[in-house]
Amino acid sequence: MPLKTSHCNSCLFKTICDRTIGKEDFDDLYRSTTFQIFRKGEIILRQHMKMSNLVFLHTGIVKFCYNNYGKDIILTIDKAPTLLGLANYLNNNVNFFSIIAIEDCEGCMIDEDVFQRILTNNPSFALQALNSFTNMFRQSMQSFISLSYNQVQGRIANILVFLSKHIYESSVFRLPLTRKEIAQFAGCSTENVINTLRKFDHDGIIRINGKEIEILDEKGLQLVCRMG
Amino acid sequence: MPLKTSHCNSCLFKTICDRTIGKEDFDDLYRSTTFQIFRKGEIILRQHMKMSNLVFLHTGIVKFCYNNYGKDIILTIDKAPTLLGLANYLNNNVNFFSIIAIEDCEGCMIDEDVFQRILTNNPSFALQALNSFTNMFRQSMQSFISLSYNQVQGRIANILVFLSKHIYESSVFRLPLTRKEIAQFAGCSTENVINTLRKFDHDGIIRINGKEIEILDEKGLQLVCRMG
DNA sequence: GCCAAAACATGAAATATTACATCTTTTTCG
DNA sequence: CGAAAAAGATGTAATATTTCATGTTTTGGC
Repeated sequence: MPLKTSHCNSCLFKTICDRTIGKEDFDDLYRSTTFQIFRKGEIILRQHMKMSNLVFLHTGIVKFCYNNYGKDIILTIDKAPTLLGLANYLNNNVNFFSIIAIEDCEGCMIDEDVFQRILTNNPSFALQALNSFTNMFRQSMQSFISLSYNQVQGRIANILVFLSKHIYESSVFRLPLTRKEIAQFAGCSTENVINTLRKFDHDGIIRINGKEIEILDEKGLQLVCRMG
Repeated sequence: MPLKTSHCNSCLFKTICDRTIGKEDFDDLYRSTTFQIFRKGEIILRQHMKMSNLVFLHTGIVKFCYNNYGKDIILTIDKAPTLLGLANYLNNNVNFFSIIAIEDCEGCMIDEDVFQRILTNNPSFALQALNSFTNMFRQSMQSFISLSYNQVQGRIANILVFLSKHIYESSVFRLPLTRKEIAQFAGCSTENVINTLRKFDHDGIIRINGKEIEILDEKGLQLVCRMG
């Protein structure tokens, strides 16, 4: 609870809201939120569960998981700051998928009723929420296309580019996923991930050392995305 | 133009609108629309083009196409009655993908500005539009998962189930797609589609004669969707 | 009705991918 | 710290998929 106070003064969510909703509405929203820490591996939203919360993620990285007849699939990765649960909210609060912390995260639980009230009273806030949803949709679309119509090499190359550009914004980063999780993301076997990553290393496109990854030849990697 | 008048009295779009927007708003919308016939193969919305129209489709079946570095991909199939262009509208009017008639279609072009005005003035209409968008998102998600994490057999089985359930609502129908188009939908080679369909026929799951398809063993087909 | 183009069909060879078996390294936890 | 579990690595055999070559059938103008 003391954390909440210290955070909220500089809270990005507040900053965003300030531009689109009034002080009164924000205070309403504010009173309904509770600060929460999620440890690595913890489930923030669980697939098929009915939720009455959205979560504004302040720090951390999460994975969107879908369990398909017992098989786990990773749909996408997202990082703070971001609003989680919008797609679920639009789906009668029944969660499409699970959202799981892949590193320690901090977030604020937002009451769904309050959120709904503000949404219907503030066209510009609604529009912004819609925009955020559209962006997620477009991102999903891109993954979708990469995953469905490329070979494994192209899919893994796409995942590396995605992590580099959208999550870490750097050509050097520490893989947040295990090889098995990359396989669940790329829709292939774990061995295939290992072999493909090693091939990229041998070809001089990336340098890999355990979980440390450096993209050496971005143009080459982009080419694999398209052709692979 | 005479067609417009005769249609509009019993227009489904009007019926939907009547429940959520007032007569004045609808008349506004009505004055801005133009009736249009699209022949088989015609492009209704073109990828990357900036559009200032939405299209309410009265009759016909369309495919959502995405051109990825010169390769054509089918994202999904939709049929009348439906509102086309919502995702594009939310994307600053830049079309995500092309929408192409796969049989003769009739539709009404809706002016984007008028649509926008009504959207911002009518929370319930906006909510309904949002809902429609969410449904499309969910549908895409399902395709996405099927395509990415199943083998070819499962993907083709999924497409057959999709056409049977959502497009024709019957276990007997005439394939609206060529084998090549099914391949573009399933993300595999044309030959693979042909062989897989024939295998399903030999296994007694479907009966196929050119473009005529009958699903004989729905449970079996569903099993292939999950396992294949 | 005829011709050309497209669609459909088929089999074989080349390639991609998975599954399995086994081993090494790293991480986790009492 | 040390044992157990998980993750990572590697090679091979089995399977799935594509590509190519070729032939047949259907479709769409003129």
